[in-house]
Amino acid sequence: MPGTDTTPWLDALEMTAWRAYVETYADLMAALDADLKPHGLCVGDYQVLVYLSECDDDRLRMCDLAERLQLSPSGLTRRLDGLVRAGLVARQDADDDRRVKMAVLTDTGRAVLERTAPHHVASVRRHLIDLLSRKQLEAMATAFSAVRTHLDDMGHRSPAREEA
Amino acid sequence: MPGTDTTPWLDALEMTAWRAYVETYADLMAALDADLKPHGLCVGDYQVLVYLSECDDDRLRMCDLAERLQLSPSGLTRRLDGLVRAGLVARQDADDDRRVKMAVLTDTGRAVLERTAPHHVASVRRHLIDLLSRKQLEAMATAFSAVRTHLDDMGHRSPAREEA
DNA sequence: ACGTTTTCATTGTGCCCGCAACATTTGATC
DNA sequence: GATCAAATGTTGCGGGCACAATGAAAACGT
Repeated sequence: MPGTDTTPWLDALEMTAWRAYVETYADLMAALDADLKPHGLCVGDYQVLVYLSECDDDRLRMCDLAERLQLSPSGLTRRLDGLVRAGLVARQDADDDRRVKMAVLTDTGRAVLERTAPHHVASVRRHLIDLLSRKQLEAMATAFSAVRTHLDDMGHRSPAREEA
Repeated sequence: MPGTDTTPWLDALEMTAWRAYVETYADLMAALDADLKPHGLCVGDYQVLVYLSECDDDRLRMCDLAERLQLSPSGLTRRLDGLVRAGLVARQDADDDRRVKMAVLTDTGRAVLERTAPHHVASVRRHLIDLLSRKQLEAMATAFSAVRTHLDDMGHRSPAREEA
């Protein structure tokens, strides 16, 4: 075994933190999903609408959107299928590059998002944010940012998108 | 809208913490999965082995195991199928209740787990634990424990298993 | 101008998971 | 003891996702 000379086991605190983190995620997402269902959306759909709405012109290239959603190209295609069927998102051909398809937020999509957002934010607050102290939020922010940076550096995922 | 009188938006810190948390999870699991693949396991498989090995007699009722894994009954059935085919887990009939099937860790399964565990722990350290300060670990532990308690109380998931 | 390589999106295939339906067994009630 | 309700595990079905292969179009080199 190369490099694994000493592999210190997780102590009590480390184990507690790790387990609580892992075992909580699925339930938390399930809770958010449940709160979102009555509005006809799931968390994945909501995220699509959010990322689109954050763009200047409410549109994004498929590949860029896929990267932000941490989704494979095929995954995004299928996910958009549903949203397009529902009329919340439309596919458009790009002006300059005919390979590219743009995902565009429709008026209906924007309306649905604006109507749904407050409830979703309330949901996130209720199930997570409002349960945490300011210190804990700071710790989470810096901690997961560090993890994100580490994973990006490893090349495990998005190769640090730069638009030079 | 009942109850949603004031829905304060997420401020900068809250938003950063929330996004970093959500956007990191998938990548982190992907990294752990990648480190586990060479050993012929995925994170889900590993967790099954861990939970079984933590029992006194290396066996667990299907329904109990499903609850700990946060998996539906059918999901557990399918997941065990793979492990049984690989010879790491065996199905047994329970002695007292003929409805119940037990998932039992085989000798091979225990051997594989003991051989794999150090690498997995090292992986978790490398991608998460060792990137965090002691303070951050404490914050994570208490934070996610609080979330877990909240979700359990909501009845959104496991109804606070008590064995009275 | 032509061909090669790269990029982008879609489709086919397979895996994993949950929900609903089902069969089996158990326990409760009369 | 017979019957009905609850619990347990499996199977059919559909949905979501990734990987590989495909087709289309652009970028690049000669």
